[in-house]
This record gives sequence, structure tokens and C-alpha cells, in this order.
Amino acid sequence: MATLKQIGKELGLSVTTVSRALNGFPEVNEATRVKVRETAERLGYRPNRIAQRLVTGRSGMVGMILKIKPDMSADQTFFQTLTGMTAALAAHETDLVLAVDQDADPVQAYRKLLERNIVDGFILNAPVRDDPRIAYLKDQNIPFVLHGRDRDAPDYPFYDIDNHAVSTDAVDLLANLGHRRIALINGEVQYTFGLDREAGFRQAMAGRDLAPGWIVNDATLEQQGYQAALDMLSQANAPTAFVCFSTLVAAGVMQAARDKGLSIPKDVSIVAHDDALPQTRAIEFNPALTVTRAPLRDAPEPLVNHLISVLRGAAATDHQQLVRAELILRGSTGPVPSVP
Amino acid sequence: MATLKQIGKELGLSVTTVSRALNGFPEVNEATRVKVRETAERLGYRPNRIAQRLVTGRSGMVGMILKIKPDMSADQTFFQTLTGMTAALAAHETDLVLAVDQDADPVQAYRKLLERNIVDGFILNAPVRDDPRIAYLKDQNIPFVLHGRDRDAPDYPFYDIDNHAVSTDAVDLLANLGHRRIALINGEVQYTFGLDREAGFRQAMAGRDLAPGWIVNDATLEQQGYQAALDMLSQANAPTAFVCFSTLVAAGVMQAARDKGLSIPKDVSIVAHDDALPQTRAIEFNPALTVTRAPLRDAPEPLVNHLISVLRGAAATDHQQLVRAELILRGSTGPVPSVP
DNA sequence: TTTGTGTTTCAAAACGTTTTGAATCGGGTG
DNA sequence: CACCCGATTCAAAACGTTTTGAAACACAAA
Repeated sequence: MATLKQIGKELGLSVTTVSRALNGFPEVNEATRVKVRETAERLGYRPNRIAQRLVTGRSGMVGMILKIKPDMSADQTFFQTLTGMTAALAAHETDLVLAVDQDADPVQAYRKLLERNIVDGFILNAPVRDDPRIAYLKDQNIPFVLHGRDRDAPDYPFYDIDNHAVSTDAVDLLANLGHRRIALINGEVQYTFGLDREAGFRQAMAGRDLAPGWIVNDATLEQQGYQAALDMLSQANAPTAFVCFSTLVAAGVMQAARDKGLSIPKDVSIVAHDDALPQTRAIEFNPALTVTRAPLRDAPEPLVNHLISVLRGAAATDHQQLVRAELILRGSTGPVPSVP
Repeated sequence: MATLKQIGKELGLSVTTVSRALNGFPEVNEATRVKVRETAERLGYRPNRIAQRLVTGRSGMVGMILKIKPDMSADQTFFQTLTGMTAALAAHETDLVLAVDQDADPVQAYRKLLERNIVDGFILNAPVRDDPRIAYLKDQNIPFVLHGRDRDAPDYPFYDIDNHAVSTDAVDLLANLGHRRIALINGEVQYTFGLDREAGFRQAMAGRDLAPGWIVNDATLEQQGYQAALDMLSQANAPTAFVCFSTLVAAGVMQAARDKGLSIPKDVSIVAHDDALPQTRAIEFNPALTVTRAPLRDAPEPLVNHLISVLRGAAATDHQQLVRAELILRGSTGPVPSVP
């Protein structure tokens, strides 16, 4: 591996000058700079990141810790996010160190990575309410950025979609179509996104004096959506509309409605939230799904950029981003059926 | 952050002595060592890995590059492997840098990580025949270890199961039960494990003068297993036994047999290879599945240990491990039906 | 007292970079 | 000629560790 010293010796220059020439400092003669560049190229010089990091005091790596579920599966969305993230990080000469959390204590894995002086900061996802990881990292004064929020109006950098509005938008749409009996098939309420969706739903319903009589939480799979909807549709005074946590859950709900001999949107309306994952495309449903849409692939780049800025010393609160999901009207929603 | 120098000043010792005391060198007075340990503990000393790495010339990180399929899903098996790997690496003070390969050129992502002097070596998986990544890493003289092999009798460290034997064992079992028309529902033949399974199958069939008339490749999903088996079972002189690439594929084959009104194992026998993933448990099939079994969770630790040894200078060929899958007889195999 | 011996400690170099503060040079100005 | 100035280059320090070769010390043997 070529070093600055070798390039210097080759040209009769000091390492100082070589370093400055390569790093674009203005006080070096343009002719010298060209020669240095040439020689560096010829010798195949690559800066030794380790040495750079020792002197700058930063490691140039950020950590991310995966929480794996007991069934060893992980978030469906993880690979989508990971791909975007490594690409965005590479643009800032930064690498991603991945670890898996297998501990009971959610903070343990972060502590371990920190103690080894490996990473400059963290990317967190899937926060729970008052997340202990966040308390820990703030206490230790470690930079991090969150995909999501663990509370309203936090004081750390984050990128999140407005999950509260996701629900209120859906309820507003359905209520304006005349629906009164609206169900929520929600995701995991251990996470704030689930909690926010439920809170938004309850508030929107309350604002219109509607009773939130049908709420099912912790449904993430198609099968769970199917089962929940089937139960509800079998009752007297069944709901006429469903707000679904995901397009996958909506697929289950749709199947349940069909199995009950109900047609969409004549008898039952369905709104889902669409993370725009490649597996289940809302527009290919039959009928095409009305959705609140916030592509997950939009998240990694802002997320990474926020973190990089903060690592460079920017104020945490300058890097908060709350995006509103888009409401896209398609064929799965219609006016409430006249009389049941 | 406390440093060696600070500990030294605190105790009136040189950094040399402090360093040696903490690293367990024999030539330091036991009383001194105790004092140093105490002070280090009290000051919360953590060695600066970056500095350590600069002087030792090793980064203490290994890289792994994920190949993501066009549908953005990844290997079902990935999380299983990842968990075991980070745990095994942590035992050697080593961290995992993850990157995603989004290039047409499979070597590009490796080159990038290397040019940045980030990693000491690589863990590769899912090799193709004469894998270009392996050629590149060997040419560059970069340590690596492979999960799988890209050819027979390679000269690099690997951990692999004997995929050839997986097929021959299955065929032998079925042929000994009297089956003559044996089908193979194989996985992706772009990878060597798929190729080896097919080669083993053909060889075992040829060894018994049986015609390998039913071979389907590139089936990884339940649906694909179902479709392939349904096609075969609809033909005249349909196969009486199936060798399946995975338990997931076997589930599809089983369903196809049932849909054809065939019972298992009376009319159709099924053998599958079982990676022992938590999602599809062969023993819970009905009837319980006869399998060749090689738990994927067994792989990460030997894999990591091989790599660590090689990083420490061991000979590459001392760290090759070929394990033979276990044949487990259960209820899905039986004698060939008397007359069709 | 001197010499030898084993134990324990130390100063200094090294890793490759960035950064600080100073030196050198050529050329103009007084 | 003496001085100053801008442009360019340099030597040295620093980051925190490991490692080398030598020094210091205590104690026993000669």
C-alpha cells in the first residue's frame, strides 16, 4: 500500500505538501498538485482510513442494531431500508456496522458497540414509547437518528411519517363517504407507529361522534387481517369500512369480504397504508386499493443525511423531518351501502 | 475517554508498563498489574481500537456483501446466519461491516470496501460456479471464507454441506424402497449448491440405470414446488417419488399430491432437504417429512472461526470443512406402490 | 567491592495521517 | 542594499496504541 511518505519521497516533497495537494488545500502550487495526483494515481495510493480516523478522532462508521423476532424473521421492510442506507452512507465515505440484538436488555447491544469505539453514531428504527435506547444514547451524548419517533415533539433528529394523520386521513375519507361503522386493523402497538395509528383513529372517530367499536391490534400478516375481518363481518351490524395497517393486511381483509359474499367497494370499503414495498403492490389489487402512501424507500437518504449532519456538529433539532403520507383514491372505497 | 497515558500518570508508570499490565504480559509485577487494573476500571478505560488497529495493521472488521434479488427480498436464511455470525465474531473482538451489492459487476462492492481499508477479510455466501468474486479476492490476496464452494476441492477456507451427497442419499433411499420414477424439484442452479444437487441426483440415478426424466430447477417457493409437482403428477407414468430442494418446496409438492387425490406415503414418497429454518419445520408436516438435515444455524460459528484463524495467519487449506447432511427417516417415504 | 542474574520498568520508535507554526524563496519596494 | 510580502513548502507534533531494546533495580555469588 502506497503511503503519503512514499509519494513524497518519489517527488522530493514532504508529506505535508502531499497531504495538502491531495486534499485540495489552496496553498499548494498547481503544478505540484498535478504531479502529486499523478504519482498517487500511479502508485495506487488509497488513504489509510484507520490513520485518518485516529487523528480526526472519528471512526467513519455508524452502527445499526437489528432486533430479531423470536421466529428469526425480521422486518419485511428491512432489506429495502438497508439497501438505501448503505448507498446513502457510501456517498459520505461512511460504513455501516451491523449487529444483532439478542439480549433481553435492549440497550446492551448499543453499549457493546460503543465500548469498542467502533462507531460515531447510530441509526435506530422501530421505536417503542419512551424507548430506553434513546434515553441511553442521549445520556451518553452519542449522536443518533431515529426512523420514527418515541414521543411527540422530540428533541433528537428523526425521519418519520405522520402516523396520526395516516389514520385521521383514512377515517375522514370514509366518514365523508357516509361510513359510520369503521374498523381499524392495526399493527403492533408495542411500537409507536402502531400506537399513533390507533390514537389517530380514535381521535378522528371521536371528532365525528363515531364509536370506535372495531379495533384489532398486532395484525401484521395477511392471515391475521383475514381472520380479524372475518370475525367482524360475521357479527350483526358489521363494519362497512376497514382501515388497514398495511397492504398485506388489506389483502387478507379483502379475501374475508369476498368469502362473506361481499363486494368491494359496493358493500365494504377498504383503505390501507402503503409503504410501497415491492411485494404487495396496492395498485394491482382488484379493485385497486385506496391508500395513504409513504414509500419506505424515501426514508434512508434523509435519515442518513440527518445523521451525517449531526455527526458534523449540526444542531439535532435542525434535522427533524415529519412527512405526511399522500392519500391516493382508487377503487376500494365507495359510498356507504344504503341500508344493510 | 481515558487513555493509557492517563492511567500511567495517575500511577507514575510508563504507558509501556500499563499496556503490558492490561494485556497480560508476564514481565510485569503482579502488584503493579492489580493497581493498573483497578485504575483502568475506575477511569472507565477502553482501548482505542482505532489506535490499536493502526499499529497492528489490522482493522478488526470483516465484510459481508449482500446480494439482493430484484424483488428486494433476500435469502430467507439470511437472518439466521447473520445472528450467528455477529455473535461468533463478537467473541473475537471483531465486527461486521455490511454492504449491499447493487452493481452489475459482482466484484465491485468488494473492491470498494477494500479500497477504503475497512476490512481485513470477507465472508462470502451463495457462490456460483467459478465465482468471479473468489478469483478477485485470491488475486488480491485478501483473506476470505466461503459458505459453500465454487468448485470441487478448492484451495480456500470454506464451510459447506455435501450437496452432492444430499441428492445421492435421497435417491438411494427411494430406490431402495423400490421407486424407479424419481423426480427432482431443485433450487436455483445459478448457485453451486443447486448444481451440486442436480449432479448428485443425475449420478445416483445413472448408477442405478434409472432415467432422470423429471427435473425442475429454480424452484424456491412453495408455489413453484406445487406447480412443478402438479404438472408431473398429471402426466402418464407420473413419478412416484420426489426429492425436494427444501421443506418449503416439499410443502408445495405435498399439496399438489393431495390435490391429485394421492396420499403420502402410500402413493407418493417425498424426501426434502431441511436447513432447519424456524419457519417450516419438517417434523410438523403431515405426515412428518423424511429429510436430509443440515441445520443452517450450525454454519456461522465454524465459518467465523475459519476466517479468524486465517486472518491470524493459518494456512487456508487447514480450514476447510465439508459436513454431511444427516438422513432422517420419517413418515413421508414408503415403498413404491405395487402397480400404478 | 565487583560481577552476574533475573525481575521489572522505561524511553523511544513505529503505524499513516492531519494540522500547526515556521522556514524558504523570488520578487518587488523603499 | 535592506526590507517586506505573498506564495509555497517544510519539520514537527499530535492522535493512542504496540513493540523493541535498553536501563534500573535488587539480590546473590565471587
